[in-house]
Amino acid sequence: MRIHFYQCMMAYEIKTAANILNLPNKPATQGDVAKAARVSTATVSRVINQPDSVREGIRLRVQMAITELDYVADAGARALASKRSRCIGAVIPTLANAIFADGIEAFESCLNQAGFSLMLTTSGYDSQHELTQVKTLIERGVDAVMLVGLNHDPLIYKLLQQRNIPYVLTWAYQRDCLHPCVGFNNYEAAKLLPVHLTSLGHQRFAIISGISEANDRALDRLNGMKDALLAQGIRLSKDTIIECTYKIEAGREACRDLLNLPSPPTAILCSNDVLAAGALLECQAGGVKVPDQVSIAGFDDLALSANLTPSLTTMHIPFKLMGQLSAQYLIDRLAGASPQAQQQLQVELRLRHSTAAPNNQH
Amino acid sequence: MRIHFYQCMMAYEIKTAANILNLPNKPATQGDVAKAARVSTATVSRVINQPDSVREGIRLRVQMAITELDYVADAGARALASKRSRCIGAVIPTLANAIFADGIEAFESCLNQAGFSLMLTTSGYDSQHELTQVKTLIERGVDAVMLVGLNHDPLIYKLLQQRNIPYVLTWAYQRDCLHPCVGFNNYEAAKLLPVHLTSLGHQRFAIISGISEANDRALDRLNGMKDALLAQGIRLSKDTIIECTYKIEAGREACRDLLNLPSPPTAILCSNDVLAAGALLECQAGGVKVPDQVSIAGFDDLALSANLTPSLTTMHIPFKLMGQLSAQYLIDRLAGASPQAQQQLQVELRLRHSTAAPNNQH
DNA sequence: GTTTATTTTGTAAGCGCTTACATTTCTTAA
DNA sequence: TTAAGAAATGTAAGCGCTTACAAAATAAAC
Repeated sequence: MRIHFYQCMMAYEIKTAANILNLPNKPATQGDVAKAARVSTATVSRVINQPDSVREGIRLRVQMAITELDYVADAGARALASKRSRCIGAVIPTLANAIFADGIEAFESCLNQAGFSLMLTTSGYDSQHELTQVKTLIERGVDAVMLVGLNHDPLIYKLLQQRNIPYVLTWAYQRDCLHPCVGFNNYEAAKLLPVHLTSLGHQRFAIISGISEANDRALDRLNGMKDALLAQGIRLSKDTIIECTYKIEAGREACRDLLNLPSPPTAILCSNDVLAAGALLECQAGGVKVPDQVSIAGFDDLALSANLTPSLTTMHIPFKLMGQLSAQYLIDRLAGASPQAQQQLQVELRLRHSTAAPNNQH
Repeated sequence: MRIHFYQCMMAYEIKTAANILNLPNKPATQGDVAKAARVSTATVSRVINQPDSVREGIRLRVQMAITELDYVADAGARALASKRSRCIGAVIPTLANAIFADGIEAFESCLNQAGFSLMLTTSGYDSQHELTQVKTLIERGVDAVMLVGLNHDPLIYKLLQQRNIPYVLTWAYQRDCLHPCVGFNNYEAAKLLPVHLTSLGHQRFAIISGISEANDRALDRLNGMKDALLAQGIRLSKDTIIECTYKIEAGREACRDLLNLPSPPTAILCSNDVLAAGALLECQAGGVKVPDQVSIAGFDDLALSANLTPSLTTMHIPFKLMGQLSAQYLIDRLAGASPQAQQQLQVELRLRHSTAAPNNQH
C-alpha cells in the first residue's frame, strides 16, 4: 500500500513538473487550438493565413488560444498542404571571401522581411558541386533559388524549370541573358580600369586575376581588362597575367613575381580587392612605393580598400542593393508578379591614391 | 469538322511539347515510382531511406524508376511523416564581419556532408531580433539550432527545450555553462594580451573594444583585458577604453582619438582584428610608427592580420574547427548520441611585429 | 417580414510521405 | 520434405495542415 502510494505521488509529481516546465509530450496542433477556441481547424488556418477573413471576435479567441497553447504551425504539414515552403535557397561560391558577405546579408534581410527564410549553401567555385547543391535545395523544397554568376550547368536550369521554381542569377548581368539576372556587366566594368590607367600614361601593365576557369565573373573581368588594353594597342605577355585564388597571400605572391620581372609593370590591375590589397601590402612589406613605383587598382571596393595607405583605386559595386533587388525579384515572382527579368546595376570607379601617373625617372 | 480536327492536333502538339520539354504538370510522386517499379510505396521509401533493407533486384528496379521519372521526394511530406526536416538553423550576429565567415563556412560544409542543410539568419547583435529569428527557425521546423555566444533571451532556451530541439552555443565557452557550447573562453584568452604587453614593459594602455552591451564575447574580452591589467596594477581611465562597432573605420577613429590624448598609450589592445587593423592603418595613414611609437594587438587572427605591415600580433582562434565541432555536436545529438556538451578549444597568441617593447626615448 | 445576396464558418478530402504491423517469401535446420 | 525462424514486402493508417465546397449566419433589398 505504501509503495503504491509513493508511486502515485511520483507519477503525480512528474506530471506536474512537466506542466510547470511546459514540457508537453506533443506540441499543440491546429486541432488543439481549434478545440480551445471552439472553432474549426479551417478557421484557425484562416486566422493564421488570412486574418482579415475572420470576424474580430473569433479571431481574437483563436489568437488567444494560439498564445495560450504556444502553438507553432508545423512547417512540414504546411508545406505539404500549401505547396509552399517559404524558404529560398542560395548557392554562393564561398563565404570565406568578403565579396559575398554584404550582398548575402542584404539578400537574407530582405527575404526575412517578406516572411521567407534563407537556405544557404556553398559550391567552392565547383560547378558540379553547385549542381549537387541545387538538387539538394530542390529536395528541401525551396520556393526559389539564387545563384551567383551567369554560367551554370544546363541541368540546373532544366531542373528548376521542370519544377517551375523561380530563380535569379546575380553578381553579373548581360543584356541578352536568357535567364533572370540582377547585377552588373563585369566585362564592361573591368574595361574602365585600364582606361583610367592608360589615361594617366601607363604603358607597362600586369593583371592579377581570379581563376577564370569556372568563374565567369573573373573571366569577364580579365577579358574586359585585356580588351581595353588592346584597344590602346597594349598586348600583355603571358607572364604579366597571373591567375590565382582570391586570397590575400596569393595576391602578395603574384605581386612579388610581377615586380621581379625583368621589366616590371608600372600598373597592376587586380580583378578583386582582396588580390589588390595583397599586392598593395606586398609592396608595403617590400618597400615598393605605391603609386610612385607602381600603381595598383582593384575591383569590388571592400571596406578595407578605402582604409589602406595609399587608399585603393577600385570599382565600387552596389552589393547591398544587388542583394536587395535579387531578393525582391524572387519575392515578386513568388507573389505572381512579373518583375523585370534583367536588371543592370551601375558601378562606379572610385579614384583614390593607389594609382597615379607613372614615374618616368624610374 | 475541320476545326475539331485542328483542335485535336493542337492539343496533341501541346501535350507532346510538354513531354519533350519535360514539363509534366505534376512532378512524380512516390506512388508513380512504385507503380513504375511494380512495388509498393513502402518499398520505394525503403530504397530511399534504408536501401540495405531491400533486395538488390528490386532496389535497382526502383532506383531506375526514380531516375526515369526524375523523382524528387517532397520535403514537406517527408518532414510531416518523419518529424525530421533535415535542416539546421543558425543565428549569427552578422555576415558582414569576416569573423563569422570561416566558422560558418565550415559549419555548413560539415552539415552538408551529413545530409543536412543550413538555414541561416542574422540578428544584427540584437537579442530580441535573435529571439524572433529563433522562433522563425522553429516554425520552419529545423531539427537543431546553432547560436553565437552564451547570453540569450531565456525564452529562446525555453522554446527549444519545449520542442526538444538540440542546440549549441558557439564562439564562447564556459566550464560551468548550463548549455551545450563549443568555443573558447573569451575572458581568459583576452587576458593573455595584456600579459604579453606588460611583459614587454608597457605601462600606458588603451583598449578598443566592440560594443560590450548585448555581446558577451566583447564584454568578456574587455573584462579579461581590464582584469589582467589590474593584476599588474594598471587601472585604465575612462577615456582609454573605447567601445565601437566592428568596422574598420571605427577602429581608425578610436585609434586617432587615443593618440590625441594628452598622454597617449604606448599599447593599444583591440578586442577584434577588424578594429586592430583599423588602428594599425590609422597609424600608417598618420605616420605613427608601429610598434616604435605604439604597439597594437588584435584578436581573432583574420587572414588580413598576418599580411599587414607590421604584421599584427593577435589571438588565433580555430574558427574552422569550431564550426566543424559544433556541427558535429548537433549531428551526433540528432543521431541519438550524447556528445560532450562543453567543448573548449585552444587559442594561441600569435606574436608578430605590431608589438614590441615601448620606446623610452618617446 | 421575406427573399436574396453576401459574408463567415464548418466539413472533409486530400497533400505525399513514413512506419507499425500483417503478410508473404526465402533460409535454415531437423 | 517440412516446420520454424528470419528477411523482405505490402497494407494502410496517420502526420498536421490547406482549401474546395457546403452550410450557416448576417446584411441588403424589397
